[in-house]
Amino acid sequence: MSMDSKRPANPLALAVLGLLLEQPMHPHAMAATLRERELDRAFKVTTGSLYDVVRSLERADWISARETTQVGGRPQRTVYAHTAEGRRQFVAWLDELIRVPAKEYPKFISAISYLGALGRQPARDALTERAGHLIARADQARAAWREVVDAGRAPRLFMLEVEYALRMTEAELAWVEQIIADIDAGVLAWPDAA
Amino acid sequence: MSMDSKRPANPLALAVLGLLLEQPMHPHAMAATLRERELDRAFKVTTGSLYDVVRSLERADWISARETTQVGGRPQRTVYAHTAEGRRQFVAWLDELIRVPAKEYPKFISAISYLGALGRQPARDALTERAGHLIARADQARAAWREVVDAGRAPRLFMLEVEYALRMTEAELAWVEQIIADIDAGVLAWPDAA
DNA sequence: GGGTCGATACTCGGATCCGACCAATTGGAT
DNA sequence: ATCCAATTGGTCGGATCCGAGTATCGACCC
Repeated sequence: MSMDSKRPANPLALAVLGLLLEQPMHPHAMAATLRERELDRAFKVTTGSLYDVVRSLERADWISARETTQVGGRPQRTVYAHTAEGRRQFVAWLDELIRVPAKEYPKFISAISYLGALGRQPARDALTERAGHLIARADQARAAWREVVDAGRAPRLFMLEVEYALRMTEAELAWVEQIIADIDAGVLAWPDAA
Repeated sequence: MSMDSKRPANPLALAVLGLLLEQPMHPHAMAATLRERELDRAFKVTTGSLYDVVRSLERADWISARETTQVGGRPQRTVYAHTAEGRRQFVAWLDELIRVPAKEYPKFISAISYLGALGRQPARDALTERAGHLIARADQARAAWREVVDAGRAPRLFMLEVEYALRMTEAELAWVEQIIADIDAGVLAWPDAA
């Protein structure tokens, strides 16, 4: 009975399950809701993928189509709801995502791996520009935080992802600035006369 | 002449270009080399994807097939080399990857977004286990660093990606531990009687 | 009363991804 | 000699991803 079809690759499926736990919804409404709550900062919500993900969740019986209404001559909308299995899987998935850190491949890491190929000065320039972007990003996160949590518009629990992203941005910034400093101090040896 | 075909989506293509800049190579050798240098920590190197990526780079004329030898009755191997355009694009890509931080969607962020759905105690448990994994991961990174840099087997420049990953892991660990502490201190309000 | 703009709602096809499989060869143990 | 395991080198097909397109409706505007 456990219907243990494989977990969807796309985390967007997690968001879909989360939304349907609150109430039945049709795909377009999911996208709209995610964007309203600014959860599109945490999930890459693309129309095409959304419909694929919903279809695949239905195949797995984690969600099921409820009704398909039509307003005027517009495309009909199909409303989905979670199933009991879907609710179980949502919690299990969430739990595992938190428990065990996934191996990730951020693009910056791949770039760093070849930093030497860029030459000392160009590398310094590029890193400096990055630092600027990171500062801006951190400022935005702090502002968003203040507007929501400090202003009491929502409890901190619902801004944890912003908090986490902020800490990570700060850490990256610190590292980038350290590398720039080391380049300047001549502490970071570069190959040949690059 | 600039042949400005779109940049491959897969960062593995960057690694391929980087390798071919050193010397011509056939795909299997690329995979082997990347693994020897432990660059498979930075790039997700999957056989299937590798051959796709190589084909797509060839279509774009960033690399070109050199010769296709055959030893005995084994599958013939096709050796590729970079083109002038490939070299240009490699540097430009690298530069941009460093200059402008990409929007990324780590799985942990999506999980955090629904942490509230997990209940206070289960969340605490899961986070605690994660902290353990992160500590182990950080220890490994530190050990790898020592074995290579401190032992003088390679200059620091070639271990920057390990250094960066370590700093990020440490930052994540600090945050996770903070959240656990806040849960324990009752500072992090949870919805209803969860 | 035609025009454009922005929601609403979804489809489609081409590109990409990648695990699983195939097939020959070498290198030791048995 | 023989057989198994590992290495070499690569193909294939099914799943997934997602940008671009389609088509309707309501509002507002001169």
